[in-house]
Amino acid sequence: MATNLKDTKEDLKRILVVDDEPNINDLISTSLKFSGFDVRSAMNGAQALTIAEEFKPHALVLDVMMPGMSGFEVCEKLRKDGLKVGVLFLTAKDSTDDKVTGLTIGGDDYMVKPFSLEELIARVRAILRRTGDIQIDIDDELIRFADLELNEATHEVRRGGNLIELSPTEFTLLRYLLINADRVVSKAQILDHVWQYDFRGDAGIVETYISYLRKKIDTYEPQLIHTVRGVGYRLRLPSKVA
Amino acid sequence: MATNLKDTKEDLKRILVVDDEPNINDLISTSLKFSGFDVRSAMNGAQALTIAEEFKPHALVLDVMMPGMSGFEVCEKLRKDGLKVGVLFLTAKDSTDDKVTGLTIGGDDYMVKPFSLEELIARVRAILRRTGDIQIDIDDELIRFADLELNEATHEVRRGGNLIELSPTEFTLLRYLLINADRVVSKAQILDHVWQYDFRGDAGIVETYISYLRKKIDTYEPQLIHTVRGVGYRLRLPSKVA
DNA sequence: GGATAACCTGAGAATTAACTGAGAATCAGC
DNA sequence: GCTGATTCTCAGTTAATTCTCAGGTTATCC
Repeated sequence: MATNLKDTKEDLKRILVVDDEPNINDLISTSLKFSGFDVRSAMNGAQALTIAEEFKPHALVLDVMMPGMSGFEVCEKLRKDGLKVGVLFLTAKDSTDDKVTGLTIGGDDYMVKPFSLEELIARVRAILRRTGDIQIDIDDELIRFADLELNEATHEVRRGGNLIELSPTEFTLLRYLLINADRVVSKAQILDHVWQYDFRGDAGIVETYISYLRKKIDTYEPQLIHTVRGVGYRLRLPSKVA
Repeated sequence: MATNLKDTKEDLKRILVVDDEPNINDLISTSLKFSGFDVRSAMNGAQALTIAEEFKPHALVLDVMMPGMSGFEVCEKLRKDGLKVGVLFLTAKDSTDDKVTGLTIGGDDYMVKPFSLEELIARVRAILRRTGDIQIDIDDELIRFADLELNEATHEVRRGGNLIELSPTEFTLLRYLLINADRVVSKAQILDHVWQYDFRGDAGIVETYISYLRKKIDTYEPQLIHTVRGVGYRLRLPSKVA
């Protein structure tokens, strides 16, 4: 995929991923690496503490439910050691009532498993924004392409100033296309990034959602969502000469 | 979250948090830091005295019930040393201690544990306003959005001039929405900030209170409280174009 | 130009999220 | 302690969203 390596500020951001499920850990780590972060991963709390000491991450992705040390304990210990770091907690949906309050205090956030990778990356970015020294304005959370803009803070999408209502999946899909603007993304890539990682359905659903999006954002001129037959989709402006 | 770091005047205000319960101390410190204060924390009275000497806080958040030196003693000693500082005392609910009276005499205030973080921050701000040199106008304690205004000093809420009666929880919820005006806040964020930190209930209660608020403030046009399905709620004016 | 594969889209079923009213439990003021 | 206000739970209802599928359309290759 090789996304926005252009954002050089983020190239330097270090993320520590802590999850005991190898598959999930891998999925997250790989995804974040590809989005331009410097990533290390740990399989348990003890390992996380060791790595954090020398790695000095800017943010943590932390599974709450782990054998041995829980995510909460890991977080607590690291902060006691003076590590100023934002945390994205991962919790299981069916969590047997292990109480999940207070997770959004102080720039932290949490997500319920299973999640979509785009959503994860977006939230990691949000945490880095919030815990950074820079002031955050609503306009700082804007992704733009041509006359199309998507705002993370307000969750608004506009085309030429006109507000467009999108469902959650439509929003995530459009964000993915925007982040990869001008680049072709395959249906498989879209499925892997936009849908929850445990989605076992057909890639045909991507076509349906592209159709939904077109009806909402490409009723305006010029058309932005283009099909690259046999390959995938691409957000682009019309080429000068036809 | 991602709150009002824009208020640069407050960035400089130093708060010393003194509480022997690590979790509570952490919660308070983190919350205040995130609201743009310069925070130090102490785990007991002796430590508080040492830190205060060089930190010179503008305000104290002080647990009354602590092993060793009580919050009262800490306060007394600091003031004897000439530290002119407003104090927010924290008292346990079951404290059959009637020493609690008279706490609010000199610009100080107190809260009963467990409290809501929004309430804590609001009270710290109020203390700073009162103890600061700046003249306080009633308008300084006004948060406005469209024709909706919430007054901290009078605890009044008006929409287009009409007085609206709100219960305490409704008031705190509305204040949280107002502070984050235009930004989407999730139900989890609302629960973490508006409800008492030990609330172990379902996020469904947020829906109920949003419903209450709507019946009181959104019976007027235009509608201000908007649902962002799958994400949360947002205070906004109608968009220019649909 | 016809065959084939890829893609588009509308319709409907299944699922999920949010809204709201009613009532129980709790709290605060008298 | 009594009373009314407030908080909280719950469940029925409504509405939006997700997903599947099938028939129609378009591009491409020979």
